Amino acid sequence: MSTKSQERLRKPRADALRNRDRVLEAAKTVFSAGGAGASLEAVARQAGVGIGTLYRHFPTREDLFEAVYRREVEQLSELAEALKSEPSPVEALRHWLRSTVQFVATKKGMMAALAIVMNANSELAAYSHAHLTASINALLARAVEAGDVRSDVTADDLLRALIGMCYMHDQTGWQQSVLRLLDVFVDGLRVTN
Amino acid sequence: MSTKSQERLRKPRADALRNRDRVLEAAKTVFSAGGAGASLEAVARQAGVGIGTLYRHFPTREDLFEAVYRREVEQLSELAEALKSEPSPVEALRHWLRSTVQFVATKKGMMAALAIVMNANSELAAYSHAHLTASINALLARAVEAGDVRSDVTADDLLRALIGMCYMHDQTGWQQSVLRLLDVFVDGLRVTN
DNA sequence: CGTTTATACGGAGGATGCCTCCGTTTATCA
DNA sequence: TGATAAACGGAGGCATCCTCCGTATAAACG
Repeated sequence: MSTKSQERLRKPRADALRNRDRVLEAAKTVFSAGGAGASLEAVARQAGVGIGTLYRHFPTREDLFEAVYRREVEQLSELAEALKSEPSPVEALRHWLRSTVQFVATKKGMMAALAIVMNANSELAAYSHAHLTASINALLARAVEAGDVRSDVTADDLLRALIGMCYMHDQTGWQQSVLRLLDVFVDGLRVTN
Repeated sequence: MSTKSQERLRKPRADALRNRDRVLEAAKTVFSAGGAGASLEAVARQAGVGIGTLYRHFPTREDLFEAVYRREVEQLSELAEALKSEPSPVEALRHWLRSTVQFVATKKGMMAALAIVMNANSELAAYSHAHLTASINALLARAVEAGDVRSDVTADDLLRALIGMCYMHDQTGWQQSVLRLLDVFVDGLRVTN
């Protein structure tokens, strides 16, 4: 019981937080470059920590994938928040959508692994869906209130469209194509009177 | 030059063909059960061949994935061909679509790996797209000619719809859902006058 | 047929990666 | 500042990867 009371009080060690973040950053780099099967020891090396540290924070490869993914989803949320200060609501939306495409593009080799994790952990799917929908909603609502875009398109619609577009992942030059389609799409969202 | 002239003439050894097929069959089984990361030596064991034989036929894990996938696409083509003798064109189409869903369902763990291979090898994407489109087209054309289904839906549309449906791979019970949607879809294809 | 020869086979073994375990180090708290 | 819980690094045991080569055998040829 003495241990129990301390569990709550003691704050996590600073080096633990720092190392956790270093590993996540390294994982993003290494997996993006070498694909989902890249060596975890390479990740530890890149992060400048021991292999034991990596495994303590992320017991399985999937745990690491998941954490990297969550981190990026949160970064997209933060970007949406930051874009509230962008003068033009429409450009803010466009900017965010483009960033999302880049986000997908970076993870060439990771998408596959993420699909596995998503399958195994539907809570993660719900989590990311909620975050992304909320981000889009904030951006969309502002644009609608400003009278810049039509009001009959929901955040869910937009997310679905985005995912669908990014799914044509095979053709070469897909990224350019999606960016073009996004531009057309955003233009189409505008009220034209 | 003597070797060069023989390269063309000599036919492949029978045991080589047999073993290649055994490995593919084993790979299908093992990967379906154990996911894309399953041990290649387990595949060799299951196939009843040496590990060296496996590697000679398929130098990389991706080569093996690709070959398994190609084989299954071809089997879907053959199924489409066989279904030409099914009395009702609409039921033939429905049957084929349902088989495709099952095909996807079997490969839970493989889809991820396939996504990687598809990315790396766009020829494979073109190959499978062509085969699948052709299969659908044959089935669809027969149904249209029989006057059973509307004529303003292309094979490409149908394939896209199919892929999109199967992409909701996360929710539990997706398979039942897709099968239900397919039924609705096929019913919708019927001419109603 | 029997011989020759290209081709395929199996599996040993070195290299690499996975993951656990534990002695050492360090941040927190009294 | 000392005690101690928490985190660290990396050695080492085990599994898998993949290459290499001696052996076996199917096809070709006389």
